[in-house]
Amino acid sequence: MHSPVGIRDVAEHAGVSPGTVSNVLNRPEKVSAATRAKVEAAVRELGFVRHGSAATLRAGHSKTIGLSVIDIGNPFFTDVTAGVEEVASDLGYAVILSNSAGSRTKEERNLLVLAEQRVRGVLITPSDEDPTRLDRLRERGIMVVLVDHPAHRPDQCSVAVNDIAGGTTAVTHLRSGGATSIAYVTGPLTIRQCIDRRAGAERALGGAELRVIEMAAMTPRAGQQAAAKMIAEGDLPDAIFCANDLLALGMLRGLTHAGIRVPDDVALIGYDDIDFAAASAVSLTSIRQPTHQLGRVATELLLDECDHPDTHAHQQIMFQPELVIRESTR
Amino acid sequence: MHSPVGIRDVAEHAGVSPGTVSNVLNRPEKVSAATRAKVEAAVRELGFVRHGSAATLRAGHSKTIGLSVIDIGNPFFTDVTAGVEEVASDLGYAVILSNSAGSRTKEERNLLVLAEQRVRGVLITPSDEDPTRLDRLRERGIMVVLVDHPAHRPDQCSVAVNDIAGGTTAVTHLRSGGATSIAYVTGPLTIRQCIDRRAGAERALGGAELRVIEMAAMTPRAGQQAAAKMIAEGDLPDAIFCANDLLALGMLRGLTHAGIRVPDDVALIGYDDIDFAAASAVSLTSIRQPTHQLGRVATELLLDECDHPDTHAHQQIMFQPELVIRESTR
DNA sequence: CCACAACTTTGAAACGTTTTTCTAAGTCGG
DNA sequence: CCGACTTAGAAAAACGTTTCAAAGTTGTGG
Repeated sequence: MHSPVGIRDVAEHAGVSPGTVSNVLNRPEKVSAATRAKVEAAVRELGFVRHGSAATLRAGHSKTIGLSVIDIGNPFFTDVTAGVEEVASDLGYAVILSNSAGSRTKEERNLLVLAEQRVRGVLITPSDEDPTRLDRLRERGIMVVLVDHPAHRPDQCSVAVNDIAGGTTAVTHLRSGGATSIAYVTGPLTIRQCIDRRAGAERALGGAELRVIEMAAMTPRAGQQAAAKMIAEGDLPDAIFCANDLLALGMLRGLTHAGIRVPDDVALIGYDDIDFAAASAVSLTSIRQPTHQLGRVATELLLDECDHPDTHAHQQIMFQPELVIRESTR
Repeated sequence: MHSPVGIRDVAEHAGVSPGTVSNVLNRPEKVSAATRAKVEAAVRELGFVRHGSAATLRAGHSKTIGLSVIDIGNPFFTDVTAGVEEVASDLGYAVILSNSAGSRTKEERNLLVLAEQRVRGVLITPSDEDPTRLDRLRERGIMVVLVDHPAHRPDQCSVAVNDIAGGTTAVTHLRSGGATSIAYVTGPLTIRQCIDRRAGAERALGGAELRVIEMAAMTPRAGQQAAAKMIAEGDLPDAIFCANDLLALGMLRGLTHAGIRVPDDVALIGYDDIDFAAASAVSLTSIRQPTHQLGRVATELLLDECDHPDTHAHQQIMFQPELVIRESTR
């Protein structure tokens, strides 16, 4: 049936002790070239595969990390995930993926599963500001790196993009195009990104009022609903700033469908610059973030913290977003 | 530092034996209501979290499954992944994600990691036809369900979509629009999906020649390159069938950029009907697949096989794709 | 030729659960 | 009130690794 070939079978087959096999597996430099070769041959012949759980149990730490994102369907997070997977897999770590889908309950449940699996560390885009869940993880010896969320404290790593600057850039761009009344279509204002982008937008407005339309989700569907709502209410702004490209794409479809022209009647700007922003009906002006990089750097920080806990220096990295101008604001 | 609170601490605190605590955790019905309450209280007070590796080691099987996809950046796989994560997380399973990125070497390495983690089962979209890797897994007692790939054998589960029918539908649609010369832009012809869609296309053509342009990747970038190549070579077909929407989107951009109008000069059809197909510059006709469903059903089959190995009946499920007509073929 | 250092290898004790066997304590019909 | 039956809980033996002290093996200089 299944293969009960353990480290002791290998040891026997190679004529050494189990301890030596373990050394070959984990500290090859500690063992002489001759025995190493013998053991490696035995491993190959017997098709031995180390039992990770046993190793984890004994060693006290595993070769897995957790990744908790808010919406796996959003290309932004997909790109981050791809970056994470790349470097984790390069360093021999497995990635356990969990999707909080914006629900705090689900996030909590997922973190429990991760804790049970004794992941070495967790990369998380927290769904709210409350740090107690993460502190609890840290108490358990699980490293935590915040992704797309700046750390407020110096004793933890984080990788983020300056969303306030991004919001300011977006609205400044809209104003420079002549817009005077500007609406901000956003996801839940419990999400830091949405809050910061609004703050940045308000800063760029310098006192003038920002009309805020808050949706429950940040999907194309929600964007389309927002469009319907604004049209129904009758007074359209000169320009719309959407908190992400998914909302913007939905908004674009909703507006176009109602015969409202972008950018002639309303200018539109999104956020994230996902691949598809450039390919949309009216190509979308957006705020680009170094997504892939975000995932890579976060993982590098986490694994550095895991593998070299003594030399590791916590870092709070903040990338700057970049304006990409396309048709939707011309 | 970290929390060494184990099952025996809980037992002591609750005044019972470790075995009883284990029973409360795993077979609550086997223990009297009173002791159960005591134990549960102790668990809560001590903040006990079960050590998954120890459980796995002793029990011989884990609460994790592996998911191996070909391109995590492709919305098709993202949707599948979301479906997988949903049902796995519902049933208390953790999902280990790995991305083969089309590389057989990487896929193999990832499967090894999954085997080491002693995942209960693996959901995989294989990057080629060779079944030996998967047989090796099965020998180890790891269940395998093929995703987006029909099983050739009755002793394994699979969930797929009829790609031959999809290819036929696509090309039939193009011909009914008046196209006579048709090109097929595809990813590597080692990938089953690409092969089958071509076969379907050829069937619809009934002997007429299908011009095949094979690219190394199935990304927007590759699509754009394909466009450049076709334009450089000078003779454009009446219609282009792309093996996925990513290619089609890139193709669309490449054509538009060169001043070629879609659908007036060339009709264009994609495959997958990702969310963004509807939002593109010229909205994209595509072949829709029940992606989310694919992930859900595959996971349900896998977990059924894991949790009820005796009553489980292997199934090879084949969904039918659906034509979605938009501007790019009008 | 010996003492000592440097390097290898061994053997046994963990790691924290689950599982199986067994004992003690109830329960019930005759 | 006694034996047969049921049930709750306890005790101890795994599971397959890693780790660490100790033993063994070489090699070197005096």
